Amino acid sequence: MLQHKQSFDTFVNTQLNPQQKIAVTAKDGSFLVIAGAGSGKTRVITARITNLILNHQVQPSSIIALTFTNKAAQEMQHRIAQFLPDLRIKPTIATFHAYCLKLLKKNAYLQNAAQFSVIDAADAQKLLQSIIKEKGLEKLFNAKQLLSFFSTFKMNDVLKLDAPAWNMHHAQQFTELYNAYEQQKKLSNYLDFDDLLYNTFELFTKNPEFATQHLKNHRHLLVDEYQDTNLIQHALLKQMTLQNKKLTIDSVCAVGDEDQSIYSWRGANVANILEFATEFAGTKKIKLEQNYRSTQQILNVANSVIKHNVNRNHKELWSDNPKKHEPLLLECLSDLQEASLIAQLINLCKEAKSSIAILYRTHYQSRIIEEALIKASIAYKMIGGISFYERKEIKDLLAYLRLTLNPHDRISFFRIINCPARGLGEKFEETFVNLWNQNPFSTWQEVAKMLLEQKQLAQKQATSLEQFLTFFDVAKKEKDQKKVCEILNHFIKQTNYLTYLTDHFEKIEAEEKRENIAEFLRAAAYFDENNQGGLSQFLDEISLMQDLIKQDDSATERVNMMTLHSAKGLEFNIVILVGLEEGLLPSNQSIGQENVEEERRLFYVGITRAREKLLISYSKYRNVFGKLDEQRPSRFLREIPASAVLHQEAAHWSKTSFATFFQEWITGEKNATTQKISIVSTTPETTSTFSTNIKRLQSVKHATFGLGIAHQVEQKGDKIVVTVHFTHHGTKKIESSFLQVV
DNA sequence: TGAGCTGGTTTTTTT
DNA sequence: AACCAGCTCA
Ligand SMILES: Nc1ncnc2c1ncn2[C@@H]1O[C@H](COP(=O)(O)OP(=O)(O)OP(=O)(O)O)[C@@H](O)[C@H]1O
Repeated sequence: MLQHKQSFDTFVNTQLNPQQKIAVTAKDGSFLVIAGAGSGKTRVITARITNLILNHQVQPSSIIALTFTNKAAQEMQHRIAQFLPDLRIKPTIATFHAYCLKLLKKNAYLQNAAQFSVIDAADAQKLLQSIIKEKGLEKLFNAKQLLSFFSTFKMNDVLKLDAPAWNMHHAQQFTELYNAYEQQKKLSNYLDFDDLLYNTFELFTKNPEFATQHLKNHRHLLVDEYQDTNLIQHALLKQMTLQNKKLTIDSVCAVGDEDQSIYSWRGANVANILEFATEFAGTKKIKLEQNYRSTQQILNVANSVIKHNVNRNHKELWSDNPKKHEPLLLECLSDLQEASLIAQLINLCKEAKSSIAILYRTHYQSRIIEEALIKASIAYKMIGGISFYERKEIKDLLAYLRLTLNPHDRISFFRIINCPARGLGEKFEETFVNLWNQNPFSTWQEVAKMLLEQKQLAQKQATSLEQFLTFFDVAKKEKDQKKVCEILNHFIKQTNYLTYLTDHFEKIEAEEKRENIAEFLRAAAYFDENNQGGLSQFLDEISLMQDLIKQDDSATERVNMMTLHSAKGLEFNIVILVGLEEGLLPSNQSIGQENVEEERRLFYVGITRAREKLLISYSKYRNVFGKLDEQRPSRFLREIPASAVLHQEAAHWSKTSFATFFQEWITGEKNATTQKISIVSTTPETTSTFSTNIKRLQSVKHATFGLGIAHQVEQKGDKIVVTVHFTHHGTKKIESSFLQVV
């Protein structure tokens, strides 16, 4: 500890600027750090936590740091572990949601809701969709949109804000659906993501004694990325720290940057950060100006873009970083070329793979890049997208587990009653729902027995249902003593789940699913070895988890792939921003909603993730919904002065020429080992173009079909057939002699 | 009931 | 291209 203290004190004295030092070393009071990207806000938070522990003897357990995304929480834990590697009791570093989940679980008795589970977005959508359908309103409402309306509606309701104008056409049906959705969640004992925050808020409001008792242990609170808190989170923070406008804890410290506010669509409110100082009287405001992350050239690009936002306070990032490297703006012919160029660039990089990130606006863009990386044998790590616990096979098995513990869980019940198929389909479901609705507080077993007693089921169905019941008889009896992995195995065997996979999915897909299940079993076994709490603890622990924690994860160096949203708060030596095109960034929807400023902030966040090298790319053509569309470069690119980037067109390059070019860009030197590289990078695949000069991804012209891109060149007999994606005429196979290279 | 077919739709972003 | 809701047929 002492050794850590000494090195930390040196750190404070040499690695923090005077402003940061104030925010780090002051013990009590309220602090607000407003500063641009890469100016050391997160460093303030992590150093502040460490300083409280090492120099003020604060109990780590009384420190709470809240973040917005899981990734940000992980990053912060990681940074603190660097200062305090062998801290036994760790400060709480969690997302708002995780913090609330833990609080509610721990104090479930106060809510007379013992075993609630968290419903994820997909299930919530499914549930709402089924309600909409039941009421015959599918023409009027879209479940996904409606859920986000519900979210706003509930926020106004709970916080008793002025009701927004619900000038929607079908207000009555809206309310009806809302109530039905809330009721269904209640019956099944589910909370959705928003509920985690609301229920905590209401628990604090309605039970002040509990609040006081619980909050007594919180002495220091820190919030990262405050610009992205929504009203309920803001309200929660105030509950946790203020009473009669006076601080009830020792310190509160919020950091943020209005230019990085990118979550307005989920209710984030920049006003929260602007009002912080008024709400917390005596707040010490700290401004950080210098950027320590990026080269000045990268910051120039960032500054030139963000200054086009009208709604902001002027701020200019600067750095005295002596390193220099010119950002590259790359125009590609197609999304395919973009992906393969990136893969090849990465292969030329000497850098550790984990210090490279590929960032995109939407998840679906990752797919084509992923394929290119696989082809180039580059290890990668994808963050977000469909997580492990969102996979069908895992959710199915989880439903079996949940149903053992919570016999009121309708969502799980209907998920698995006919999966694997056992002849209890739609009709059966309907009968079952009706009976259940007549006896809403019965367990599914009670309803099932009632149904069997009515003797109206076909013999086959009755047998099926009886069998289904027995799966759970066995499981339930010993659920607490039994190991999770045994219960899991029990269900897999009883339901013949593996056979179901083989029968109902393509070979490769079934194999993948089986592997996931094996992985899941391993995770369960690992849990059993390290915990006593059995199934209920297991389910609680994974309720907000996204991915399995794999041991070999840090062993191999991997390129990072993630959306711009999940990249917030992170940094990488090399950042590759792809798809800078109208409709992608800014997204089509944002253009329609006139919310382009948020997209610009998103771009700004992306640019400012880079420490040394920045590559921005866009394509002229892109596959959208299965057909090739012409794309226009993003409007944001026009905001970057020509002198700030090296603008390079790659459309007509041959593979060897960009190897040379990339090598020069990476090293920052002209005519590096040009020759050697071109030999290395000439792969047989590209040279095998038979006797035509048409290559993959080359643009070609046809007399009647016009312009297009060659996607495949094959020899058929003595002819060469080229698969061309035409700009206006779809995909066609054309003999090469009818095509002209352009 | 469940498999297979058809035709319409799809893609923001996270907890 | 991939997915789903809705339909038909065994
Ligand atoms: N005073 C300092 N001296 C040198 N390096 C610093 C200093 N403060 C921060 N850094 C470094 O600068 C980089 C950016 O810091 P940090 O991640 O804390 O910034 P941030 O303000 O949280 O950025 P963002 O808002 O973009 O997430 C980090 O690599 C950090 O280690």
